Amino acid sequence: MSELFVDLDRSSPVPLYFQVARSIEAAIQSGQLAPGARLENEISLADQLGLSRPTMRRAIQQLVDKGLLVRKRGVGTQVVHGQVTRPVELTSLFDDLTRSGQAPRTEVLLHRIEPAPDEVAVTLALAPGTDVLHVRRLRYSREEPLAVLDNYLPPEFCDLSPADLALRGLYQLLRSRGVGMRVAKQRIGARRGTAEECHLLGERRGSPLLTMERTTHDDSGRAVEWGRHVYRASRYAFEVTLVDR
Amino acid sequence: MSELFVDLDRSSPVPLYFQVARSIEAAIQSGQLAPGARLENEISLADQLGLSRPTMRRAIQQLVDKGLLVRKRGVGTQVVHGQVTRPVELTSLFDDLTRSGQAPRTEVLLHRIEPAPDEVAVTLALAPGTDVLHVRRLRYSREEPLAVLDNYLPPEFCDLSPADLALRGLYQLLRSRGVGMRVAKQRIGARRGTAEECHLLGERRGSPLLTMERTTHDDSGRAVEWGRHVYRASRYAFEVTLVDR
DNA sequence: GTCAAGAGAATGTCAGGACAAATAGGCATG
DNA sequence: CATGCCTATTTGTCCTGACATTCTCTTGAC
Repeated sequence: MSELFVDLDRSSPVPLYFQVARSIEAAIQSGQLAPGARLENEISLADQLGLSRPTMRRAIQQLVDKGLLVRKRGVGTQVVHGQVTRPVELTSLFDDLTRSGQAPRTEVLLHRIEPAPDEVAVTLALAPGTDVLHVRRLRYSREEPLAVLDNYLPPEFCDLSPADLALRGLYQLLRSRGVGMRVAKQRIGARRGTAEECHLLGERRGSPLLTMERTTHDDSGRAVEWGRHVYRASRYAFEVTLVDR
Repeated sequence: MSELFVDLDRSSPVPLYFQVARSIEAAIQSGQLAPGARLENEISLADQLGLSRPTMRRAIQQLVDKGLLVRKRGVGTQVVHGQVTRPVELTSLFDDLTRSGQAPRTEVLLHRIEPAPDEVAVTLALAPGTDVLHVRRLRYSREEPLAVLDNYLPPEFCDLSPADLALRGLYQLLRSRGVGMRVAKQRIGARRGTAEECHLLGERRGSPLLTMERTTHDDSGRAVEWGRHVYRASRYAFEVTLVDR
């Protein structure tokens, strides 16, 4: 059981529990805390770092939620066995690709303001027929086509330009306009690609594709985006970590 | 903003924050708290229920994590717009089908104790060549084939009988043996089914299938199960709710 | 009439303490 | 030697209190 090196900066705007969680996570990723290793108990850890127990608990809880640690009453806290998997957070494909250094490229196939189809109007909670922005993009990674992204956005985002969408990810653009995205509900399935989809993605006709429908809500609970995406099954998969509490 | 009817039972072993969360969730599901409705502030809610603010916060946090509520600093807490979606928890296909009243049936195709293949030995953290239980099941829903489930279990579960596996879900069996499952890491993809898979599932040859690989860890961080499943894409999809914090 | 400063309100963070419940390991007893 | 009890350890729950940060709305100045 090794000592944890945690540099706490109490003047930083970054919350203490977050600083601690980040440090522990780094120790796990670096192998300093091996899979299966037991952490010291919460109270002595809190003492060592000069924190209260609730703050220490919160730091640990964050990593439990991410699937990196497990706790057992009466026993202690341990590092989960198994490979390092980067858990899926509320990010977009663009973010994921950028972070893994794959230099995504985006081609805007369609950029049109149109009356919302019924299904879209319902999920975005708009009056039927309200004008929405419909964009269709082809996303490349390493200069290979990866996905066709169909998205509908409520009226206030109708001024997003094709140039914006070609350069930055949709989530990035929304964030830069002050949208605080909090919840996304996804439905992941599969089907045979249409002739057009397969052509765009460079797959043989009738190839299996991974599909994803998503509704994203902001911090006031409003739906800010609805999308229907198809991915090349040969080059993409979703990773999900589920935690029971 | 309606009053919340919450029956608190302080003598119950069910934690107070959980009782409160359950009540609020019921109010949302029943429509008593409509989408977009604002909750009263944490302090007055806590006062009304005779609870401390941390306990009240924890109840709300649980629903925020489930994607039912959103909070915004300086503003308040609101119910998320949009349809009621049952968020995915750490459950098995069997649990899901049972809960939605679809009477799953299971056919055990294979039940064999064999040396662990390298990949399995690694993910289950066993010595190479250790004997593991390999089961292959065909899962029906409404008397239609739905999925082919391949699973590997560590040595201590080798005594699970085919009869057990035909009658109950794998997660149920593990739970009844005192295994506390906490974390599952899934990878969801798609591919064309093999001739055998399509035949078993009653699909045309080369149909697209949804694939899922999963490693489940218990509360001491040990891997207790590894599975590779294929689902009929025409009849199944995964629903996932992501929350940013 | 417009814009900026300020007050109020709500959630976010952090501390310190107390007791409950579950686990594991040692110890005594059969 | 085996079994059951007891105790120490550790996490789980709950409380009270305080201050910080962010957003909204009102008020006031220009």
